[in-house]
Amino acid sequence: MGAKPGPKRRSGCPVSISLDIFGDRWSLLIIRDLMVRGFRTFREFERGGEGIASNILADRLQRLETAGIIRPESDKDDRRRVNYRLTEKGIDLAPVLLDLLIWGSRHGEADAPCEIIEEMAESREQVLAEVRRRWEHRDPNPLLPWLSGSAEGSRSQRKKRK
Amino acid sequence: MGAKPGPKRRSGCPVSISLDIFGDRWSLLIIRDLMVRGFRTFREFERGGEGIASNILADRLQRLETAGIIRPESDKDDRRRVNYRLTEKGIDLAPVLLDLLIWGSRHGEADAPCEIIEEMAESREQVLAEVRRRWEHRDPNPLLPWLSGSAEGSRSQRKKRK
DNA sequence: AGCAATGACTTGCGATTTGCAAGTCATCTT
DNA sequence: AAGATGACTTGCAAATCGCAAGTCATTGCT
Repeated sequence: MGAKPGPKRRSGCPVSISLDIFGDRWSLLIIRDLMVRGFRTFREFERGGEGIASNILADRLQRLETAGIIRPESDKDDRRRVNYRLTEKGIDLAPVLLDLLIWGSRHGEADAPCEIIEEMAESREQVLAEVRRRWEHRDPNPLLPWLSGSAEGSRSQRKKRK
Repeated sequence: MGAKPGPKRRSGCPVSISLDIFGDRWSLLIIRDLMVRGFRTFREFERGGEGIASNILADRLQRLETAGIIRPESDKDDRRRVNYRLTEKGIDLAPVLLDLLIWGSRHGEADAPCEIIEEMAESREQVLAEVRRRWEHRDPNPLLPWLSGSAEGSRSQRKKRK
């Protein structure tokens, strides 16, 4: 019943604590998918992602849940399905994800449209507010449609308010 | 002799690319130490950190160098010594580090003074500007003295300009 | 000059963690 | 009733990690 010790804390530094929780190659991708791609289920993470193995996925979901970053809720309409959702602690990672996105876009050869991301960088606060708003309203629409595998589905959510 | 392939890229998503480079439990701590603790040498990372093994440290330094995030320069006064420095690509990770710091401070039970970090969160742009300024001027003074093992050494760098 | 110290890494190696592939087991669907 | 689905386990082989110890050029000390 007690929370598992998890990765042992190395120091009291907040950065170190953060990394003890999601300092690996998968956790933040899962959080990204929850935050901006509208993913909810095990299956979606397994397929839509970049090829995470199911055992690793299960492990990461468990860790993130233990850390209080996500919470599973069983679907009422289909009881096989488990819908994962970010907690407030989880949605608070939005700034980190946004900065990773910006950095990766500027410095890695990403095949994502850099201009759009630069726009997001300029209107940082608005983007973050929008992410949070969607989370509060349980809006399942992906914020970054071009990040989703299928580019179709929703358009016209550019928000330029310089 | 050739650069190692490194972790193979999983997708074109900028976030994924970022995590392929420093998505582990140590890389960002090294970058943090370079950025705000004024660390420069292998020895400092090895000791001042939270107990990274020397082989892992060597590996991470190599990876970060290959990724163009840090650059080693041999010390002119002591030729045994190698001084590592962040590249521009590396200093651009400051926003990520700052957000990790803020998140960890708010949500993990860090033993760092939260008020100070909240102040930093409020004056985000100034803090980032200061970090960059110090980097440009090669100012070796730690930005976050309370993060360093010994609390002494430099004071009076609170910058409140609301 | 001679010799111990220092700094930056390697090497060995057992303990974990990853990454497949396959299997389990409750729900749905038809 | 029989076959999908969804969410996970299990079993390993392979890659990493972490710890202790060892290299090997400088440097410092006497």
